[in-house]
Amino acid sequence: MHQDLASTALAPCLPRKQQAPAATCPELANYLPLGDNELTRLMAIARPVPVAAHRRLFLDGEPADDTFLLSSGAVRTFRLLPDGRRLITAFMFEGDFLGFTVDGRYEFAAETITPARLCRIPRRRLDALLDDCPRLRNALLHFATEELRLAQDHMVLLGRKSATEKLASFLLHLARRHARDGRTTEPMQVPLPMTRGDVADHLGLTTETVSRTLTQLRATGAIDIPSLRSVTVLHPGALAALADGG
Amino acid sequence: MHQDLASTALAPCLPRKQQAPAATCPELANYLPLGDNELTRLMAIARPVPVAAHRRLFLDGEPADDTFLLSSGAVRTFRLLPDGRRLITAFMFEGDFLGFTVDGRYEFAAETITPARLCRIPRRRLDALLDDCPRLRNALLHFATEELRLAQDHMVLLGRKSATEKLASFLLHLARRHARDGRTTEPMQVPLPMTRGDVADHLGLTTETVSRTLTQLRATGAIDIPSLRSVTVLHPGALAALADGG
DNA sequence: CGATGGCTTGACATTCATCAATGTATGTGG
DNA sequence: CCACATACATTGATGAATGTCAAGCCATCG
Repeated sequence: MHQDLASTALAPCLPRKQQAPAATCPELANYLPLGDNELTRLMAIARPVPVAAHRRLFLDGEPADDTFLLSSGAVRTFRLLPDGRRLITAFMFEGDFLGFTVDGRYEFAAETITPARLCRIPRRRLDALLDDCPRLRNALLHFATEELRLAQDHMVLLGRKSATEKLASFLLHLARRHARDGRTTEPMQVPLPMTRGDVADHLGLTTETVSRTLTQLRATGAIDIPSLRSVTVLHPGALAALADGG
Repeated sequence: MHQDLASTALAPCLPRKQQAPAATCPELANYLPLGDNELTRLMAIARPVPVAAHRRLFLDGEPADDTFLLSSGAVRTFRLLPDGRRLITAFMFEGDFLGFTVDGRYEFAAETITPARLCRIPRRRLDALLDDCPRLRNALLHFATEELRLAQDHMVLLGRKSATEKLASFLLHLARRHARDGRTTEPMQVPLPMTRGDVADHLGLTTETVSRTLTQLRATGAIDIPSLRSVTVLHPGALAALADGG
């Protein structure tokens, strides 16, 4: 079902020398607090990669040859158990770094959910650049730290929250993230690019429970569900109260 | 119940200038692959802190003024929900770094489980040292990365494993960790410094379920439980098979 | 030696998973 | 453009895993 990315979306990028002006990733500037010089050097090694929906970017355990900046679209990162059970460790959106590792192997698999644009940064070159670019190093360290913080939050969610609390927390998280990136509509309409099954595999539930719990949340008036792929947060306060059993 | 550390164990360290030869942390050398020069500089800012059992080291959200290296004993790191539910994000042992953060606030709370010895490293001085000590920076980055990898593993455990799988995974993890640090006995006897309640709060279960599941595991012959605070892994293969439903 | 906290075991309750049927959106080929 | 196929979503009925409540046991520590 899932084609390997290397043979499809990434392939067109490999023969870089043929196109006279190599494509660049100007959007890097939007996500990294860097000086002109550092940005120029980073852009020199980054290449834009458009990827279709539902394509695998990499698998966990593979050599981590590239780091990616996601500049549009949504990605899921996950781990599988031998029998196929899946846990989606995170959903990634515009501005997130993906696949940055220090020990040379990806720690999770990643697939696009929607069509996406990525900036692909070869690891060897990035490492070299990091050596004398403290601000970039710092920026990546901040991303890694944030990732760890989110992982801690999520462990609490997975280990100690009820289905309702899980959904409320998740929707709030999505809403905040969406507000952070883009525009804040009132009432806040939040896109849900992932399926109910994806949500279930992120929250440690089943599709059915996600569906039922969303229906219940709608019944409380905290949210509305105008379409399958979006949720309107009508009452953030109520949702926040539900999110940790307050 | 839990006294604040600052008023007790840490206090003797604060007036550093009074003791003629300031105490040092020679054990840092055991855990960090550093050159003599870097090690000397790190030891110059690190101070040993003995801490009794069941003392709080810090709370999540507090200013992260110190980073610690745990040189003996066991520590639990955790988060609390407003109503008191607890999730223990990790157990820390000899050689683990604790409280290293980039944004100035601790991301979780930490308490000793047993009496412990810590090397306390003031954050401001550590940051300064990191700026021109790439190997130390690299070592800390590796620790942070490892922490993230463990967090991913644990999310899979919390979200997708049964009680039996959780306990089997946990015991294997402890056994491997113990083998890595210290000596490997045959059959492998693994200390369990934490209570059943701690284990439950780490695995997203209740004390009762932990107790029952351990009894079941013993019945399978995979482990023995010679005392409340230790487990003997009789059949690592069987335990590994149980750990992910293989 | 008694008290306290931790552990185990049992009976029962509850949440959520499972199984099953139906409904709905999406995309494709005729 | 429509009809169909497919994947996804919802809803209901049922069951299993685990939580809750309760009692008693055991170990440790003053």
